[in-house]
Amino acid sequence: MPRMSSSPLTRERILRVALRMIDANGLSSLSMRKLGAKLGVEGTALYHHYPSKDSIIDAVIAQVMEDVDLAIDEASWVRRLRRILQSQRQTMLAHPNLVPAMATHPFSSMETARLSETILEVLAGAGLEDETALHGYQTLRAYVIGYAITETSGLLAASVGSNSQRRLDARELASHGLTRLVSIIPTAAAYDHDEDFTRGLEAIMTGLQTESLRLSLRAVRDGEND
Amino acid sequence: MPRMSSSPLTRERILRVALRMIDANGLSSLSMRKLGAKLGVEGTALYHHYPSKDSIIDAVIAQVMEDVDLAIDEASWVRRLRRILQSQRQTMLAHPNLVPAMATHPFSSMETARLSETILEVLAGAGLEDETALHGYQTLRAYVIGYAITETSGLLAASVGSNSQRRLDARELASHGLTRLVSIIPTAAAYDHDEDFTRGLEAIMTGLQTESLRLSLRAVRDGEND
DNA sequence: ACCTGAACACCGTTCAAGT
DNA sequence: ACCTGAACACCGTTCAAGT
Repeated sequence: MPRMSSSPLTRERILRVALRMIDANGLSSLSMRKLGAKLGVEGTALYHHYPSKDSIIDAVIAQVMEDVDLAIDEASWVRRLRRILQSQRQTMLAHPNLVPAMATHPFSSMETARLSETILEVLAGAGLEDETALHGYQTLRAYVIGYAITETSGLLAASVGSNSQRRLDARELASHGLTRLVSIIPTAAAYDHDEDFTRGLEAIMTGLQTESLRLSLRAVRDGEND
Repeated sequence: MPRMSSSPLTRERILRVALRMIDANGLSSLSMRKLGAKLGVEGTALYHHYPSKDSIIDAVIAQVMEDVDLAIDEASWVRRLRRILQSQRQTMLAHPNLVPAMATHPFSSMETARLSETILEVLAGAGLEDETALHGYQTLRAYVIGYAITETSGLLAASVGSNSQRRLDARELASHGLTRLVSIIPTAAAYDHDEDFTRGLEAIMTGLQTESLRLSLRAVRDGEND
């Protein structure tokens, strides 16, 4: 008698179904027992393929991060970074329920590390010293991750809460005198996040370039005094 | 016979002990039963003061956010924003185990909303239109939250993992050819995050100012053509 | 080698009963 | 009004036993 409707249990199949569950009903809906059930197996059977639930989540994240396009050929480092980080953003937004976990499990796999490596490579290729490159990397990473988090946690849509969390509405805000917040709600509701994200990215990179120029200039001046 | 060692159960006392538990052993160590035990009471007694565990966490976050100093008087809006956001950063870092929850529970209380209101106020006071102000707000917020998340999740300290998560070490990175990451580890280990955060903030605000100037200039030019 | 069944030590939450 | 006790419907994880 063959197995019901399921192929044999493999790591790939486990990750695929786990991701589907997370995408559909949130990270908190993933339990070993339910994941096992969806795979036609007891929850405890999963421990023969992964040592823990956390390791499954890490593996799901690693698999998703493979979707980030790192092989981007652009003339300038600014354009290359912009496209890599846009790809990271799209990858994260494709799985909104996974975003908080992605933000807090930074170096749990080689896939996420490869993304960092590439960004550092681009910055180094632009001629930045170790410390400046690390600074730029950290600034950009904070922005991308922070943007994804605030967007998927529904920061802007203050009164259009689609998430499970209760959210403040315009009346409540107004009754506490938070008038700016109230008046900005329509603007926020009609917001193009893709464009805003890119604008912010440009602002940051402009700032980084300016800062880099200041450092170079200072170095040249100090050289003159020697 | 008086109660053992405990004053009567109040919302304040519940929040105080809950925060202590989170600070000491992480958010995941907080359970209704354990929190009740620390308060000298059954876990179920807490439901007479808060409707759910989530509402307790929201209330803890709201209480912590009150530590952010919003009453800052500075001449320029850039300086004012810098000090407000530095205060937000310090407040978040004072409770590292709460940072992910703070990042994902954005508008769960008036306290967090008041911070947003103040930032929008400063940006509006600087003469920015609604849309530009919202853009600046979103950019800055993403940076502050993203920075706090990556820092407390141990992004930079790739090989100095103090957290529970297993982290990639230099040998593993090197064996996968991630040489930039390996070579930057010493720089990252000796990093002054406070200074780096402020530098990134300056870079962003420089970028925002430049962007704002471009917009004004375009508006003036368009006006000439009328 | 891979999976099951039972067990252990937990969870959040509800609700009747006590005081 | 506030708390307890018991119960319900879950958890992650371990491990002997089956095949």
